[in-house]
Amino acid sequence: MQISSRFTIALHIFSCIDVCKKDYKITSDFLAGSINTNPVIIRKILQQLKNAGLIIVKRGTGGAEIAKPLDEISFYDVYKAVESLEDDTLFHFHENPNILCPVGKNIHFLLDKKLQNIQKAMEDEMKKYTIADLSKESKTFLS
Amino acid sequence: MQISSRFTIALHIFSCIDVCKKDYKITSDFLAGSINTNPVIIRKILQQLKNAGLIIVKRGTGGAEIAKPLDEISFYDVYKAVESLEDDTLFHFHENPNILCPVGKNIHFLLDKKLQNIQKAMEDEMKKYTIADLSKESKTFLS
DNA sequence: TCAGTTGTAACCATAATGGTTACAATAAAA
DNA sequence: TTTTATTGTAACCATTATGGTTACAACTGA
Repeated sequence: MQISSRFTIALHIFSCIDVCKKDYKITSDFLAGSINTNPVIIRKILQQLKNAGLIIVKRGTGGAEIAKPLDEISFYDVYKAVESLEDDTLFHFHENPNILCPVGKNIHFLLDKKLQNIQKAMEDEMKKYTIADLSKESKTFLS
Repeated sequence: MQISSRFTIALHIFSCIDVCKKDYKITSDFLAGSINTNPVIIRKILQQLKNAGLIIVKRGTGGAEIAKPLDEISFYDVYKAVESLEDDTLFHFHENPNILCPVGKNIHFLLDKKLQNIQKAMEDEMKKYTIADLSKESKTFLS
């Protein structure tokens, strides 16, 4: 199963706010226009980013802004905010291996550390990239 | 979204065959007993592993065996066999960013390489572990 | 022929995703 | 104060994936 598009949408949102904030008020409608989806989808993701302390959303008057310095928001932070995993584990382990079988009894012992390492490798790579990188590259590309 | 339990079930299957093949005929019923699920689930996964050239399944007479030396079957091979991803991409990119928006036009350019690196970090870690590792560790644990 | 097994179709329930409509709550501007 | 724009959220919906189950034809060796 793929990681949901909420992640790339969230990164798109940050990029949009960063690039467009001088010229436009960043509403869910505005973002939905750039991302090409429904404003309610955007609002739900904005809520997740707000709950993670990454975004400030103003009710009534409207408009979203980024809550922290761009280099303090990593892809990992965004991923964690929008993609909630059962027990924080990337791998869904089959529920009840038969403990009467020597393999079933020990399969968790055999696999858990390795699965953790695999998940950690992915998350560590995610921590290498920040919204500041997107901002910088976006600017060099647009100039 | 988590990676499906087919992956840990498949690893469990390899371990089971390796440990139990001297004492038992490895049928889908036998495996289902150790994994604690339905034999049809096992047969479907065995088909995926067979299609990937990792397992030999005998029809009629029954029984599964491992098709290659254990150190030539990595976690990555198993993952690829049972977890099919759209376009082989771990991340589901939102479909149609608005190319009239400068951000929407460039978001793929900004993200694709980074997303690839993240996916690659996970897959490279998966390549570090083989069924042979499970076999070795299983034996030291059982002795 | 018989018994045991695989391969596969046809279902089912549940959950997640992405989308949509609707509307109350809010806050600023007129 | 009223109006306007916007958010927050509930309530749906269609589609898909997962994990499970029953059923049965096809196969193979005894």
